[in-house]
Parts: sequence; C-alpha cells; structure tokens
Amino acid sequence: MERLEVRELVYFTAVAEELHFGRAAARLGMAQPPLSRAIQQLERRLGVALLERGSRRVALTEAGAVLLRESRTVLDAASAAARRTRRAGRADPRLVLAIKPGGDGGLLPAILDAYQAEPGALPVELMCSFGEREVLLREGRADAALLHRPHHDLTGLDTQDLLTETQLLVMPSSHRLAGRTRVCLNDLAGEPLPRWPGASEGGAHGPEIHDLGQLLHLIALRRMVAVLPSSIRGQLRDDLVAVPVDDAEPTTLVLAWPEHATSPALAAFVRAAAAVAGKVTGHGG
Amino acid sequence: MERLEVRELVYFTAVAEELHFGRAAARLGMAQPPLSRAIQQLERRLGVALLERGSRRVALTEAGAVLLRESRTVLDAASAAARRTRRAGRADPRLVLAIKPGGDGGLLPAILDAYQAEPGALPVELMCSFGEREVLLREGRADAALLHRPHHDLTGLDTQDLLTETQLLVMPSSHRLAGRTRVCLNDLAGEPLPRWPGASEGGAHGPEIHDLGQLLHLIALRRMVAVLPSSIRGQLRDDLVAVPVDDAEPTTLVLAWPEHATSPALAAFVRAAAAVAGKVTGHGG
DNA sequence: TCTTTCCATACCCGCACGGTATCGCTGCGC
DNA sequence: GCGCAGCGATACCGTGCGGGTATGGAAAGA
Repeated sequence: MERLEVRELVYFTAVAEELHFGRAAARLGMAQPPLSRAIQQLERRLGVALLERGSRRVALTEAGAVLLRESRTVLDAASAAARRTRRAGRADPRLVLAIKPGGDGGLLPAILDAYQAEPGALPVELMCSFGEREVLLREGRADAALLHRPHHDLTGLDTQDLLTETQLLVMPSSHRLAGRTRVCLNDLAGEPLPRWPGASEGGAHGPEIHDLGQLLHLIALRRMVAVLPSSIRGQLRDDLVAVPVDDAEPTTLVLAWPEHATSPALAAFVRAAAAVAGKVTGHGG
Repeated sequence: MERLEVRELVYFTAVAEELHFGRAAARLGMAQPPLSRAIQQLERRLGVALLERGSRRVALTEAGAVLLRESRTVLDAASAAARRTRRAGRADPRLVLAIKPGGDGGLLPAILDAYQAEPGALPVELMCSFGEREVLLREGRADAALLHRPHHDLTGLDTQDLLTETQLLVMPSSHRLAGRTRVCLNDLAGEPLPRWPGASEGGAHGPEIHDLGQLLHLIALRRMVAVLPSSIRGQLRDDLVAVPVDDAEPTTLVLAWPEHATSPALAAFVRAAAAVAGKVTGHGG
C-alpha cells in the first residue's frame, strides 16, 4: 500500500480550496508546475481522479471531496501531535485550561482548589478565549476546556458533565420584556442576538462578541439581548435584568479534553472537577 | 512551524514500539543509521527529546509517549483517508456495512428494504465480522457498522440508536441456572464467559469466539455461558435456554459511522435505519 | 484570428534520504 | 583486567526525487 504523505495532503488541500493551481502554488510559496506534478502523482498513487480539469476551471471529483475532508482531519491531527509533543517536553509542565471569562458557572475556583490538593498537581494555566475553545483543544494548544453542551460540538472529545443550568434572557431594565417573570423563545422573535465568534448563524448582526463585559455593555446600550446560563446572575450589572426562558433547552457546563488523552495530571484534574460538580449537584463525591 | 511528515511518524512509531533501533530498522526494511538520523532530526525539529538512549536500552521519554499515541492517530487517519478516497473513486459505488452475524436485532432486513426505497440508494455490501467492526470503521474499510453500546467504544464515531434490549443469560438446558426465571450477575460468578476478539479481558479463557453458531455450540457443549441481547431468542437451538439477567445493563444496538461523514448515500441509510427503528419502538418515523 | 489564461510537459539542478563502513561506548565473560 | 559482542552514532557517498525555469497547448473571449 502506497503511503500518503503530509506534504501531498497540504498541496492537495491548497489546490482543492483554491480550485486553481496557480493561486494554490502561490499560497504554498512554490511554482505551479511541481504542484501540478505532485497532484498527478497523488492521483496515480491513489488510482483515483481527484480533480476535473476543465479548460478554464478546476473542480473536485467526488473522491476529491472525500480526500479534502479527510486531509483536513489528518493535517489537524498532525499539527496537534506536534504541539502536544512539544508541550509534553517542556521543562515547566503545566496544565492548560481553556475557559471563557464568566463561563465557568462559578465552579472554577473550587475546582482549581480541589485539583491543587491532588497529589502531583501541576500549575494550571488559564487560557481565556471567548470563542473557539474547542478548536484550541483539537489543535493541541490546551489540555482541557470548559464548554457548553449542546452549544459546542463535542465529537472527538471526551467530556465530564459539571453543571446543568436553565437559561435566562438578559436584557436592559427598560426592555419591553423586563417586567415579565418568564418568557419563551417565541417572545424573542426579531430581537437582535449576539453573534458568537466561530458560529456564523444567519439572522444575527452587529459586532462579534469577544468578551462578557462587552456583551453586557451592548445589552445595556439596548443593542441586543442574550440568552445565557443562569449562573450569569452573579455577574450582572445593575441596569440589566434576567428572567427565565421557559422553553430554552437547559445548557450543561462540561469539562472536555481530547479523547485518548492519558496524562495523569489531566486525569487528576477531571477527578477534581467531577468531585466539585458532584458536591454542587448534591450527588456527593 | 516545521511540518511533521508521515514518514517520520512511521519511523518513530517503529522505534518506539521496538525500543531497539536495529529491530525497528529491520521492520522498516531499511538500514539502522538513516533511521537513527531520522529520529535525531525529528527530535531536533520538535525541540524535544523523545527517547532516552541508555547504553544498553532505549526508553521513551514522557514526550515520546505522547508522540507515540498521537502518531498512531495520525497514521490511522492517513490510511483511512487513502482507503476512503479510493473507495469513493471506485466505478461501482457501494455502501459497506459491517455487521456481526446475528447481531442485528432482527432489524436489518427491514432497514435494507427501507434504504433501497430511498432515492439514489446504492447497493449495500455486507461485511461480516464478529469482532473488530469499529476498527473497520475507523480504518475506512466500512461506511457504517452495527455496534452495541456500551459494549463498543464509540468515541470518534457518530451514532444513531436503533434498539435498546435487555440481556439474557444463554445456557444449556441442563445448566444449574436453567430452571430460574431470572438471574443476576452475581449468580454468574465463576462461570466461563466467552472471550470476544479484540477485548482482552482477564478472567475469560478458552478459544476466541468468531461466530455465533460456534458460540451457541460451545454453550450447548457446556463449555461456557453467555449474556446476550434478548433479540437472540429467535436464533437459539432447542438445547439452549435463556433467562433475563436482571441487573445487566441494557444494551443498545446503534448504527455508527465515522464522524464528519458527508456522503448522501450514508445519510439516506441513516434516515432509513432511524425510520425502521422508530417504527419498532413505536415512536413513529 | 489573435490574445490571454492556465494547466501540462520538458529539462535541469541540488539536496536530502538511504546505503556501507566504521567508530565509540558499555556491559559481560573468561 | 582485557577482549569481545552488541548497539547506537558518525562519516562519507551516490542517486532519486522534489522543486525551479522555460515552453507547449488547449480553450475562451475580443
């Protein structure tokens, strides 16, 4: 079985994305002819046509589309491998936890304390990032992340549930719904909702949200409202009110890490987090 | 950022598994010196020591252990990519479904019929394999597989639940428990249980099971008993009896496929299977 | 038909990969 | 304690392949 090389996958990905050999070659910092040859050779070795070379346009074949998707996972895995190996070899081992400021449900201090009490606990480095935390995990930049189910895509990650919360509508006190004791999703028709980085949903406009303070500020300025987990209550400004959204799916705070991770430090952290979560929800350690 | 090449990962994996440069080189069909150099170069580029060269022994460093695990996922992804691409490019497109004979809960005929009624349905090729079906999926040899939760490790796979069943203890009619109307797991202490391929649990002895007929035969011969999903009832021989195991976790038959799969043929198959499963369990389509 | 565009082909070069020979260290046996 | 054997590292060399430049050739637009 002929071996598939990373270099070939990088080349193919460039061409498949650009659908143009010249531009792809430029992007790769090389000349066009060797790129053409590399792709031909790849096709020969796979015994499959990957591209349809029309006179004036290049298109992906069915097999090419498959390889493009597969290539991305291979390349992601490869760079994650490099990063994780490098981090494992660092002289100062640390556990990198990706969090969203304000998105920890108030559990984080207790979890960190519990973890530091574990034998062999490493220093924990917090990586604050409002969006893209799952990407940090998949890229091997972080060891674990606090995410929300079902908001985040958790495929390929192992998880530990920490806290399930109902959701609140957060709005300025002058908002038309501010007097209600409860709302439902239908009440929100036409309301401007925040645009989260990474999620390119239609219907949401305005600036991307990168920071909780920014979001609350924009809400106070009546530029938008937001549906947030109820643990947000402790961080609200005076000029904002929050009421339960009856039919919003409950959101679960989960600790997530790359599947197959074996580091004992991570295992200890998961144990600590599970213990803290168990106490909060009353199930005991 | 220096790029990590597949060839280097293959080399490193060989050395890390053999813990011996000479044997690794032999396994790779090459001489030892270039292998040594390649590993050194890999370490230099990563800036990390991967192996501890003792005078007489080679050992993995912490980072080396990480890279070994990561390498395996990268190499698996790469060969799966090649296989999936090749299969997508075949002139005769088919959908390959990995099944275990007798492990379909009786749903398979209906699912196949329902699928063939879908527009654009492909011929379905059944790949019978008693164990290792999940590996077939991960290796890209099959498009989908019928698996059992929680028996199989489903991380990295997307799934559709089909059928949840209680489990039965299957034994010869002369067995000491054959008269019982129900048993619990404690009753099975000391009973010889089948050794499934792939699962190397302690406590189970005797030949590996590769085939349902073989298993039932061995049970009839009083060589072992087995805990199986209740849909097995229809396939029992006269000389075997089955009684419910009260505290055995229910087992769910799931249709599983590689995450990120986008093939419309697979999507149609999942739809068909879900519809059939919905009818059986009474939830409607 | 002439031009432009863009991929393929032809040809050349340098390097890095792989091979052989050998060194150097270390642990073991006599 | 000396020699030997095992094993990884180093030295050196040849060649195949990855990449570059120049050019061909087909097709679409003017």
